[in-house]
Amino acid sequence: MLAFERREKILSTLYSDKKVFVAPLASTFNVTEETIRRDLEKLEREGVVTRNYGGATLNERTSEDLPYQTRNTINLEEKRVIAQLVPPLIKDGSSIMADTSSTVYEALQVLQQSKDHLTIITNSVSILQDFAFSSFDVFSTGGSLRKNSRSLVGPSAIRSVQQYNVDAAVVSCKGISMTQGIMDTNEPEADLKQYMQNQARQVILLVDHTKFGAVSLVKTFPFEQVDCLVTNKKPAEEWLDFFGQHGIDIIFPS
Amino acid sequence: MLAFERREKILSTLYSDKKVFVAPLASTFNVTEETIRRDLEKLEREGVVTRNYGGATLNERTSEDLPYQTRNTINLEEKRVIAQLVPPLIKDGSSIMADTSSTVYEALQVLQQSKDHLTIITNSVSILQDFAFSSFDVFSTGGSLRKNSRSLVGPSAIRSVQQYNVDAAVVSCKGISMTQGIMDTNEPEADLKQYMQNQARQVILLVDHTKFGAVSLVKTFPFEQVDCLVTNKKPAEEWLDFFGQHGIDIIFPS
DNA sequence: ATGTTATGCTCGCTTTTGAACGAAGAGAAA
DNA sequence: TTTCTCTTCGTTCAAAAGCGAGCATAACAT
Repeated sequence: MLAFERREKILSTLYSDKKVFVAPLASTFNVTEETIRRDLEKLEREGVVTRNYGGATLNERTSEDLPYQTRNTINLEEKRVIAQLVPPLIKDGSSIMADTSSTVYEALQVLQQSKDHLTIITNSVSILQDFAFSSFDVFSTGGSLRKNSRSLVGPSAIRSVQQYNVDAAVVSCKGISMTQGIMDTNEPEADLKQYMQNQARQVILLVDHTKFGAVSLVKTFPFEQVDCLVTNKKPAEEWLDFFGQHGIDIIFPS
Repeated sequence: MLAFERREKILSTLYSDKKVFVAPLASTFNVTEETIRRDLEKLEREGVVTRNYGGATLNERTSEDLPYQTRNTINLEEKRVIAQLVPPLIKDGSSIMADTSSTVYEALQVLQQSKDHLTIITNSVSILQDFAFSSFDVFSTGGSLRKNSRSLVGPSAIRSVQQYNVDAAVVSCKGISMTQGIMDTNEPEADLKQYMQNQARQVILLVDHTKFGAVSLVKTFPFEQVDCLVTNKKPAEEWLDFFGQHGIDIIFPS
């Protein structure tokens, strides 16, 4: 048995048991404990494990092996809380429009584990990239590639969106305000979002608590179009009243 | 046994066992360990394996690593030779259709360094991904995401391609034959390629020497449509005659 | 003929491993 | 808490295996 094989086996033990011990490893591989220690030392240098007295434990997922989107996401915890609330709203086999937001991305990651089959129509390059090997049917809107946000926008994307009628549009935004409505930072994406909303039987808006009352550049679509709003903590009473008046189902962790 | 045969056998061992060892390979092929090491070195340069002390392991596609296209490419050296020949064919400021092939991907990498501004229309997710921060204007065709090749295909992609008229289509294929024409392995991509060719003033075909005489499943478009063919080594005389008869400029390293 | 590629061979360097021994840590006993 | 004992660790040395660079040779292509 070669050194790298042994280290691979140690790693696979680590993945299943989360921890390993020097002495038993030494006897199973018929090498001295010194050798095992050196193996663990190497794995530690690579950042895979943390050594401790008598053995080593697996490092939980470092940010390196997470997908691009998740790596660069701020307020990731809040977004994951929201993502966990989405599956009950979506029926198996549904068709969904998804925008470029990281909250929607995380929601799709959760849906991937809880649904057998979904059809996703998106203008997000990250979703195309990371769900290429999923069980989803994925369609791209096409369009002009908008730098820095890796979204596809423009007239071509809009025409494309209009071809589809879907069960739900799952979208996010940059800010919501009772007087100004639902807002985004840039025109092309806000524009496209409006068309997405238009083609969907049900509109699900995902917004974390930092978006409440935040004002942003461009208005997208009015609250009347929203069927369901998912957020990460219970909003203030006036917001609950406001959503009630507009017939919006509001969902937050109990 | 020829060198490339040996490397192919090593590769097939790798695909079944995930790893190989220097010493046993040397004895089964009756060559020195030096030779095996050089084989593995070459495979490592191509991004197929990772070498370790005493052997090498197959690189698994974790799907999250960045240069997916490049890692997955075999004969990368040949493709890069071809890529180097492309810039003189493209004028600064041109618009280009690019397909999903790894040769075209490499050509775009080279163009990025030698041209100020280009407009790229593509059905490749990898290109969207990796050129999002380039100086190119990138447009996606949209369409249905084809798993495993990460290409966008289908009627929606075709409609989209027909919207554009470009200076050049830069495409590759799986095989060319004097009797069968230009061929590909799958229908959706072959189909789209035909429409790409149709919208371009100039059609540039990139093919490495392994494609000559190779027969594949689906015919794409006839040789009459090709304006320029770029390859990595001088083709046989009969091919040169053949290209001459069809008015195709042939380009290879001098 | 000339250049390129594949291969083998040699030599010095690096990696791996085991063995030995003192240092450091953990847990039980005082 | 302090001390004692046993285990575990780190360091060092030496031997063995693997490796890379350079050179020479043969086959092949141009």
